[in-house]
Formats: sequence, C-alpha cells, structure tokens
Amino acid sequence: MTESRGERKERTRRAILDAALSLSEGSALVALSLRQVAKEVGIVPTAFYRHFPSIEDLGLALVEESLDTLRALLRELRHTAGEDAATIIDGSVSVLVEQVRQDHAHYGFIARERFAGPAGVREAIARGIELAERELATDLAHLPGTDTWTDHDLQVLSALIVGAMVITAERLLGTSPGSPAEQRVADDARTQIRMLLVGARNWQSRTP
Amino acid sequence: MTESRGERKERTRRAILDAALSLSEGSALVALSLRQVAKEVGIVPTAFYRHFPSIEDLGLALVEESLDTLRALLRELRHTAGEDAATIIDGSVSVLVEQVRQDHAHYGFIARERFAGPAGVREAIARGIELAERELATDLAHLPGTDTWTDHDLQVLSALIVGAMVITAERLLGTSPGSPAEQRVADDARTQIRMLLVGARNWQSRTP
DNA sequence: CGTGACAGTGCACACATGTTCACTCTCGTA
DNA sequence: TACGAGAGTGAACATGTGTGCACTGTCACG
Repeated sequence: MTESRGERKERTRRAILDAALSLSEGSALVALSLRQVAKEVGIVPTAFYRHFPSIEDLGLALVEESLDTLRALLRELRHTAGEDAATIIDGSVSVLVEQVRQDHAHYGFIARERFAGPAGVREAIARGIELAERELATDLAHLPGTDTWTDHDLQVLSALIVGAMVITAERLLGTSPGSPAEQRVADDARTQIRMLLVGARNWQSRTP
Repeated sequence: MTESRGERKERTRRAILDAALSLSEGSALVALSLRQVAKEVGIVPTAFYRHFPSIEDLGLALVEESLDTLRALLRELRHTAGEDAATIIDGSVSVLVEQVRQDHAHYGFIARERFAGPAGVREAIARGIELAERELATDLAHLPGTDTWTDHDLQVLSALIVGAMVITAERLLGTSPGSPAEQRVADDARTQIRMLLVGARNWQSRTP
C-alpha cells in the first residue's frame, strides 16, 4: 500500500474529471451520462456519487479547473515583457499557442460550453472572460501613451483585444500542434493584433 | 379543407423545426430527443421519420436555415452604403443588432452549435463564416485606399472584422431587445470597429 | 369512382439512464 | 487491537429513448 486513503480518492476523482473531459470532447457536457463516465473510469455507476452529487456539479468542477488554466494564461501573458510593442505581441501570441496546445482539453471544453452549457457553467465562463478584459484594461492604463484615453475607451479596447484572443484560441483548437495551419493562425493573429494596436496608437478619445 | 396535402406536410415540418429550435435553446442539439420534439409538435414519435431520417439530419436542416439568415445579414450589410466610413460602420452595426434581434433563435443556435454541435454541423458553420470573411475581403479590395495592401493582409483584416462581428453578435444574444445593455453592446461595437479601421487606415503591408 | 401513396397512429421491443438500498472490505484512528 | 467511516459493489426499480411493424384514414390522381 503505497497510497493513502485520501490520495486514492483524489486519484479516482481526477480519473472522473479526465474521463468526462475526454468523453465530452466532440460532443457536449449535457450529452454526458453518469454511467458512461463510470464505465470509462472503471467504477460502478453509484460510486460516482461519492465524488459528485450530479453530472452538473462535475461540469462546474470542470469549469473551475478550466478557468484556472485560463487564469494561468493571463498570468503568463502579463509577464511577457519586451522592448517594443511588436515583441510583446509576438510573445503573447506564442504563449497563447503554447497554452492552447498544452491544455487543449480545457480550452476545448470552454469553447464548447461557453454557449451550449448549462446556465451556471455559461455564467462562470462569461465572468472569467470579463475578468480578463478588466485586468487587461488596468494593465493598459499603466502603459505610456494611454493618458489621453477615457476609462471606457480603454475597457472597449481590451474587450476587442480579448475578443481577438478568444477567436484565435478557437481557431487554434481546430489545428494540430506544430502543423502549418497552427503556424498560419498564429502569424495571422500577430498581424491582427498589430493592426489593432496601430489603431489604438492613433486613437483619440472624444471627451464625453 | 383549405390546405393541400403538400402544404400540410410542410406545416408539420416547420413545426418540427420550430420545436427543435425552441427546445434546444438553453441546451444543445445533442441533448434533444426525438420523442421530446414529437411531443412538442403534437405528433407520435414515429411520424417524425416521415420528415427527417434522424435528429442529426434535423440539425443539418436547422444549420442550413440558420446560415440562410446569416447570408441575408451579409447581403443586407453589403447594401449599407454611406458617405464616410463612420456612417457605414454605424449602419452595419445597426443592421447586425436588428437581425440578431429578429432571428434570435437562429443566431443562438449557431452560437451554441459552432463548437458543441456534431462534426457536420460544426463544419457547415465554419464554412459559412469563412465565406463571410472572403466576401468581405473582396469588398474591401474594391474600396479606395487599399491599393497598397497585400491580398493576404486584406484577408487577415476581414477575418478580424468578421471576428469582431461574431463576438458582438454573441454579446447581443445575451441582451434583451431594446434594453440599455443592447444599446451599450452596439455602441461599444461601433467604437471597436472604428478603432480597428483607424488601424487599417494607417497600416502598411510589408512587401513579402 | 376507385385506388394507391403516404402522413400520422399505436403497440411493442430492447436498451440506456438516474437513483435507491443494503452490502463488503479496508484504511485510519482512538 | 477494535471499530467506525467511507470508497466501491451489485442488484433492482421506474422511466426515457430509438426504432420496427402493422395499421388507418384521407387527399390526389388515373
């Protein structure tokens, strides 16, 4: 017995989460049956209840986990410093590519459940994205050149950038790691955010 | 009997489509059962097969229909002329708001099934969006001021614009018609596309 | 007028699902 | 060392599901 009681429980909990993640791939959370995941994990259906009261709660746990990796992405992005804007952008997109490649399952889950998931799941994801927008806005406010900007315009700009990131992530999900397609998506994303930043640089907030 | 045989069949076909659209709202296509829609329509389950060979095909028909309304949006957008760029943008966003408001069910369906739907459905939607990007790119090419642009850069720019439109549509889906929230989303979208176009105006394609 | 195509019915079946309950066995603790 | 908590079992249930089959009635057409 090299495993403690708690470790063993945690291990099957993880197995359940992984099974759910893998099974819901190519479909949706709502099309996931308790018995299916139980069979995949290798436990009897009723044992599922020892870990989650329902599939819905399993979904919420999965969202929580996925949002964690999303937050990790943001943290990583924040540390992507550089000399000029161009290198910052290039680095950020690289980080995005890396993360999506690495946590493919989680990002796929978020993409799928963002609109198709149950209400609680949808709201949690929406909150996560909003948070990203707000954080980016405050980050932008501390950058030089944004002194003439309205708070609201900064908010709108970050929404635009985050939106571009989301769409890029969604596109990346459809490509395989290291493929030319992935490279193309990444390059295009870099170009897009550059365009977008050229726009920002020449922007002039109208005083309200 | 004021209804012909064919009209009657078409009517229950429509009823099935509408029922599926309404029932899949708040969930997903994959979580839709044949018996459920049959009960909603008021026919016996097996009668469903007179109209569709399976739920999956029902889904494809719904996608087709939804993509039709998407194409209608594009057509409408194309006719939104104006003096300067600003009025074109304002008009286009207004059209988007109007259309999403009017065909809420279809756009919601697209948003939900874009990633959570079965493979065939996902691909059909992806093709529809790509088509929109290509069409916008050729439209942009005929505009003055884009002579120095690379074909590829034009393509990337339209992907960016279409992406912003998609995200705006998704945001609009969460607001109720005529609400202040809807107004806010629309206004922000106008600002975003303006920013984006300022970027485009100052863009300089690197010769490859 | 008759007849056949065919939308819709009703029953049947085999199967999957969520949840219940009483149970076993084993680790951690008192 | 004794025991209790609790992860996992296995049988049972009511219910929902897709689909097959024989059927009925009625509109359209020869």
